Amino acid sequence: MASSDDMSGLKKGPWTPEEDQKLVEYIHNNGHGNWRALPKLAGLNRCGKSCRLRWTNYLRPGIKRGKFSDDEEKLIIKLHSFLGNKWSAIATCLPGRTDNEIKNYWNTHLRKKLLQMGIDPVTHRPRTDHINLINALIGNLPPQLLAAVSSNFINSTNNINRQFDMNTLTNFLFPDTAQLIHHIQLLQNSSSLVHSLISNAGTDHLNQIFGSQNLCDQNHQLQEYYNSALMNYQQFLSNNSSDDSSIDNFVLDSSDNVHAEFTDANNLSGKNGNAINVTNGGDQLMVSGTCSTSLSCGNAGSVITGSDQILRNISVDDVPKLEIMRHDSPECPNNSIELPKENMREIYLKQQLPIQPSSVSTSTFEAWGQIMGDEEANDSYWREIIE
DNA sequence: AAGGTGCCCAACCGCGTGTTT
DNA sequence: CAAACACGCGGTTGGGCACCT
Repeated sequence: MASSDDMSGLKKGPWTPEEDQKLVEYIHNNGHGNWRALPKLAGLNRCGKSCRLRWTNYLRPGIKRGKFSDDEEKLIIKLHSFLGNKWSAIATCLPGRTDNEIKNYWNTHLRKKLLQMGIDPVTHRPRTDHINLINALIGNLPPQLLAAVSSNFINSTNNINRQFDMNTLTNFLFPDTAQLIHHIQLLQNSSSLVHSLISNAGTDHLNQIFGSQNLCDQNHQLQEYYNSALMNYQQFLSNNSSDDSSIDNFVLDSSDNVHAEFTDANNLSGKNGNAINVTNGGDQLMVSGTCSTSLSCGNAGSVITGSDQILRNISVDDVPKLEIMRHDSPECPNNSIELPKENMREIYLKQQLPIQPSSVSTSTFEAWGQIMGDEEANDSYWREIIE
């Protein structure tokens, strides 16, 4: 729909030097007075609004043009943390700068700069969208993968039957190299905040995969991709469940319990008692199960018979090897079943994660003080300036 | 060299608020 | 008090430019 200016044949778009000169001369001689009446009096074929904007944003004396200084930049950021998008209010604290110029500078430079620093440009606090997504992703990682991202685990995988080195994991999760590169590109320029979070979980690979400044924008895409990657991984697990590992299936339920169903490698599937539950009970693991004969658990030789349960003390630093012995098949020498250590660690990792966003949240100016090294960054100092 | 893409920023638009009639 | 008008603000647009392929 045509605007009233179009309808009336008034000029729009960039100003010519001649128009500028007419406007400046008129205002110098007469002041602007009534903006609506000004164009006609000044001999301009523009609407009053356009004249006012041209004058206030470009032609009026004292306009400072060119690159913003570091001090101006810091001031804008800090004022914005108080005032939000009150550009005109912010502009009153920066002599010679217009609200429009500050707004443009914010949207094209400062906003991106804050995002790269891991600061939410709206709240001026450390971004939580990264954390929430990472929590969601890590919280839903399959036990083996979650365990594998722990450097402790990787350093101690020698005795584990089923090993998951990071290259293997990456290939399973991201079988299409091009896709992997694409996602790494999406996820590059990770903020230091994300790096620090990810480093808690382990490896550089994970940094590459999950450390992103663009996670906010790419959440949906990444989640979808992650879901498909998980399906690939689960497919892999199901295709490889017939190896000599005793554990056929692990399921993490909503209450953080690990349910393990197993048969052994010697086709004892005809026997009863091949299901156990390992429950996260604080500093203990509760091992329970139903067994028509008996199971022993760990070096203490505790025995599960019928429907029974035992508790076994464990600690983060000393992840035990949980060993389940079947006693009902003396004819079979390979009746020892070892619950993989990664599943034990997973329970602890699950306890330690997710990292709570509140743990990294500080006051606005505390955060800025840390980031910008500004000792004056406190509320009263800046409120004083604004007032 | 030409077309595509993304960025920057001057200018525009719509709306809310204050002032005048 | 209500309507009309004027102004200012913040969000958005689109033309120009630089860079890339």
